[in-house]
Amino acid sequence: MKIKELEQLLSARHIKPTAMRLLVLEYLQQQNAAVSLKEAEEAYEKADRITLYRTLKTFEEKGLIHHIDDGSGATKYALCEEGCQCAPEDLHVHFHCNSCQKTFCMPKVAIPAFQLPSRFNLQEINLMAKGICADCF
Amino acid sequence: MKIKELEQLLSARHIKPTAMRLLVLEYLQQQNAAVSLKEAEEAYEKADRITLYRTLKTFEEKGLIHHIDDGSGATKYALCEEGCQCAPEDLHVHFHCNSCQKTFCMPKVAIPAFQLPSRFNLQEINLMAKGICADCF
DNA sequence: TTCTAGATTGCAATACCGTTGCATGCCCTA
DNA sequence: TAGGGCATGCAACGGTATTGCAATCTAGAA
Repeated sequence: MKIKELEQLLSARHIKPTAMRLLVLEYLQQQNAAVSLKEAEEAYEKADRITLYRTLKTFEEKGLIHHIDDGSGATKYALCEEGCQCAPEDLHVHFHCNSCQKTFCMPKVAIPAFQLPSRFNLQEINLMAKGICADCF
Repeated sequence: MKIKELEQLLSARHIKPTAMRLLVLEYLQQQNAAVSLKEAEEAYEKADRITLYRTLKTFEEKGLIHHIDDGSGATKYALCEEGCQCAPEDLHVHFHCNSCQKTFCMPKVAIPAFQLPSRFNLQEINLMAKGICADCF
């Protein structure tokens, strides 16, 4: 993707497009699985761990990416769909492969509705499915 | 609950009933919310943190309790229902209160079915709902 | 009862992840 | 060009999970 397009993606979320951020955004777009801070760090050895951490944090605050807690111990991050506001109705299932340890967004698998007892006020939902992914099957 | 009953619960899961384990089991039964290692530690100051950790780990391996990753950073534990094998069909929703930070099992709220793409093999499911619990509402 | 093997417990130490403070550097604007 | 604000990089810290090893306990055999 051209730099201009990347810059537009950042600007659309009100994120100032710095060199670092463009690199990280490009990297995230190239992934088909969610990435941990450590993975991103290893992909760009030049980059500082903390700066990467803060870059991801900024991206998340601005709604460009969302984090996934897959139980592996390390938080992972993946790009949001265009127009996603991370509201409950935008949420999708995440799948963690117990074989290759990768974590995937399944944007087409919506989280099915369920009924909580009354007086339980729902704000967020997170559905982690685990098993063996298509590549490892 | 009488000690004999506690011992039977442990024996039924092939766990040798030691004094420590009986205490921890009794403690777990008294909770209405899932407990973290830290909370258990504070409840029994005499007990060693690592022993508690390993006790919980043993309980989990034997299917007496299950752990819940509620995103708070600390793993929490709660008793399994009687006869639970922690298979996908045994699974229930967990609710984390963003106000009091407690995490509850909702054994009556089953996780609704959803369709993964073919060749994705499902082994575990974890559905975390977050919001405001009935007590804090 | 005594002995022994194996399991359990307790202490110490470690690894890892997330997070914050502070100083420096860059960019944009007035 | 000078100044303010944001971004970056380095160092340090805190918390949780985890392992190694030695001491202790338990259960079963002799």
